[in-house]
Amino acid sequence: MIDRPDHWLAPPDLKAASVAQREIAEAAETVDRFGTVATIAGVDTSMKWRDSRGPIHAAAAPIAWPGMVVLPAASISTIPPIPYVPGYLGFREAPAIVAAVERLERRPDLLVVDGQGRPHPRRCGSAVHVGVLLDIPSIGCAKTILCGQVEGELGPNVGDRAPLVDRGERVGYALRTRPKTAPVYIGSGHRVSLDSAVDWILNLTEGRRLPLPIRLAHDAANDARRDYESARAD
DNA sequence: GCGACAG
DNA sequence: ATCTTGTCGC
Repeated sequence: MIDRPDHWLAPPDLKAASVAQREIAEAAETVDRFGTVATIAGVDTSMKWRDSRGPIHAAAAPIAWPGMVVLPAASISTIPPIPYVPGYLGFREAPAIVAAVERLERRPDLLVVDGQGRPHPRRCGSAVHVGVLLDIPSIGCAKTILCGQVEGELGPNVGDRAPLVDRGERVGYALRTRPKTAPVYIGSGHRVSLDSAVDWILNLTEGRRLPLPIRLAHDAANDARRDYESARAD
């Protein structure tokens, strides 16, 4: 596997985290670079209400490609290194997500992350962070914006898109994946170009707002939380 | 200083 | 992210 410097996983403070994020962003590639895609995994986390210091439950939910046959998911429950801080989500959830992905029977060829990719203040959204740590191609698919603004008007039809621009740079797209529904925000994570990231998401959506792998990962993460909370009669 | 702020 | 029920629309 690749080098995973300690400060990429658990930096001592937010200042150091910012420096680490610039390193990670620099290590990320924004061109397509993958061979045969046999499995695609969605990743997501779940946690208890208002318990930012409690355990987080991460899940990786793979599907076969092509065909989108659902494969067995993997999950893990751990205490995150830091609480949630806007702009630093990767440090909070990436370690758990990495562990969940490594529990899969097969190493995925593509990851779909519930969160931002390049549309991040330091171009290091959770999708970039996870993709670089695992050195697996990744795409960020977020439900709301962290930074930047949508340029122009977003059309009403599935597949319509409008650039997401931050400080003069096109970092992603607002993408309509379902009619009369709020768009999702797509960004490159690692080793996937922005245009193909959008294509992948549209091919994984099936008339729903979110791509199938993310829906499966969301469910699997919630299952892990339910199991964790019931397996202890506190 | 003020407002904004993925999951 | 999280708590929570019904209700409206395709």
